[in-house]
Amino acid sequence: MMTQRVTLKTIAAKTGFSITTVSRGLAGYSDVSPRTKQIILEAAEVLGYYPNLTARQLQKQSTDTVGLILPAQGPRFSDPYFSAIIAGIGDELAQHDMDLLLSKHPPGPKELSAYRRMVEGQRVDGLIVIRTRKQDERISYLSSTSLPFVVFGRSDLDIDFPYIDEDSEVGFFQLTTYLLSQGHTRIGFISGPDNLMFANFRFDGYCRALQEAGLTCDMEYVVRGDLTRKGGEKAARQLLLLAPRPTAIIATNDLMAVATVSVAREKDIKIGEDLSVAGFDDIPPSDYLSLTTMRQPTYEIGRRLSNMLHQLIKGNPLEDRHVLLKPEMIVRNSTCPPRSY
Amino acid sequence: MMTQRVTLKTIAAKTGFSITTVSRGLAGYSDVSPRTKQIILEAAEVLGYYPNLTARQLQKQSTDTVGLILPAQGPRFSDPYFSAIIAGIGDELAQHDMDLLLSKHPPGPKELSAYRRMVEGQRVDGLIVIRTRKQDERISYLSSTSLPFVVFGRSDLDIDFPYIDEDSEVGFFQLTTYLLSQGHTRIGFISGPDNLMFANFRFDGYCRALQEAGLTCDMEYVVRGDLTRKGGEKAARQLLLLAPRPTAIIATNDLMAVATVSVAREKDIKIGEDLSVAGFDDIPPSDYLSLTTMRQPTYEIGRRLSNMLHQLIKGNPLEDRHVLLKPEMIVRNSTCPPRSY
DNA sequence: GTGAAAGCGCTAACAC
DNA sequence: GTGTTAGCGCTTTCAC
Repeated sequence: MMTQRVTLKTIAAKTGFSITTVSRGLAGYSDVSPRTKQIILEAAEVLGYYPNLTARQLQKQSTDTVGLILPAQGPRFSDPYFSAIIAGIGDELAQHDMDLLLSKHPPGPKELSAYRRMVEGQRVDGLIVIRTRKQDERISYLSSTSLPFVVFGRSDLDIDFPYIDEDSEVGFFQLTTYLLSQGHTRIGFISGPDNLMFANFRFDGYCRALQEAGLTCDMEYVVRGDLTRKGGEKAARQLLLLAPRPTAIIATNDLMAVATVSVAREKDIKIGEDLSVAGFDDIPPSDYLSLTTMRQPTYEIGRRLSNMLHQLIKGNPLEDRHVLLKPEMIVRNSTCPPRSY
Repeated sequence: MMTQRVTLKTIAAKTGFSITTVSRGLAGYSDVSPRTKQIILEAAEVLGYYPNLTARQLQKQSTDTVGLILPAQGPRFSDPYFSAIIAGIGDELAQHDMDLLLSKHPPGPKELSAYRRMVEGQRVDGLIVIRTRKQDERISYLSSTSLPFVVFGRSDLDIDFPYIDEDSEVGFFQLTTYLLSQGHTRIGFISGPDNLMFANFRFDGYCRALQEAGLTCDMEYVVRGDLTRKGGEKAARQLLLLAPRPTAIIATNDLMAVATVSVAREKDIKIGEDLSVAGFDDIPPSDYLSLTTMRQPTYEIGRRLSNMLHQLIKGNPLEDRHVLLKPEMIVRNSTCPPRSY
């Protein structure tokens, strides 16, 4: 607090020019004489001037900042999903000299206030919404405002908004079909929270594959999980108690698939021999564990979301307002034909 | 853009009171008559007023925002470290109604501009610095400022600043001593980037344990890694080519230890039988792989850092300006006495 | 070319 | 109790 902050005023006082001229000189306007500009720039340099971004924001009515509210609970993020997407978003924003304003709130009323705070408090120029839910109130709220936003995931709301999504339904259809083709007929499924859009898509894909193969989706073989490792373990235990036991288990995400592997090991059930296991996401541990999965390029999606949002903020038209990506099937050693086959 | 923004002015116009009175009514000052206050609150409610936070920031000269610049490269964060710390910071800040302004810049000149931007652009009330380096310019820069900051990690600079750190030296001393006590004498070490403070501490702990056991730190058994999985694999391969082969390998972080496990498996070297492997961090995959490691409570450290920073910002004295935590050794199945023992 | 003046939306001394 | 005035630091008409 010793040294007074250096503002335009300071430079103006020192150089004898007006605040206006200083501002223009610094901004590089052409209507400032080269000499004046020179003097101003030097003074700014010497004094160590740096513009107050808040003041500029207030004046310009824009913040060069994008908001992201992580819908996560508890100490750990439920999976590497969040860090990958933050990395993608962060890298892309850096390219455009924009910042990321981040909050973390579990779904609920406080979450929506966090959105209101960012939007109505005019703290950001746009928002990124991730992990869509059924009847997602974040989307209905945001679409009621005029603030640009982009979404990772689709919605069941009758609202049009720009999004990128992975075609989870097709992904799990493909994966299930693959297992069926290997001869599996009892394929257990660990589902995700019912309110998450992607969890439903994934389940739908699984069901459709069974049906198209002439099988029915036996709900005994479908157990609820919560996307966490613990939840996955519980679900896996339950599935492995069934008689006849499933010969394959598909989990809504890799984290639960990984959990299934642990549980199976514990019970001395050999993965990729006695039991096939597959997931979705292709998180790093899946590679170590040689887990068959559907790859989702989360980092790239983060980049792309940022980019879309940046276009929207600049007022540019979007090339693709709705992007639906095809996940890639990664077959590893955790899947094989069933024992009896 | 249809509807004009609702500001204090709007409410003032509608209610007939002055902007000042409206401001005070909304702020709950006691010198506003109950009736007036009532009218103002109702009008604000009806109009859907929300204060412009930028304007408030400019006036109050504070932002209720904390900055964090992730020193990460590339698409993936090098490990779950970043997401855990963001989670911790985010949760704690939410408690104090503060936001997190996040950037991601690999170490380098652009990184420091990002700091300058936040500090001198007065975008934040304080900063959190993570993953300290030798002669860390971020710290010397920040300490030349009057802005509060807290650090995860210590420094070799002759500067006093508030920090939390894990005692990595003691951690690896303990871990190495444990392996020695099991009978290992050829313990390979995968080091981290030389400029990272914690990487050096970890190496020092390893060396000291060897020396106190009367052994010398044979640099042939020390291979440079870069904390990533790929780098870990390369280093592990190199170590496993040595003759005589190390009977145990310690990696500077779990990610590289996990990589070592992969490489060993590939070569049909049985972990926990033919080869002991241990790391540092206790990231989720370590648990799945039953990796012996030193646990570092990254999430809690994030919370604690936020909390310290919040105290500093409020001008409160810090209880502990320097916190040095003892990591906890987690012995799992990846370590055992050497074969020949 | 340069400066005066207004205004972004808010808060806070200071009158009355 | 309430309003007037000033000011946070910046940009931007609009005169001269």
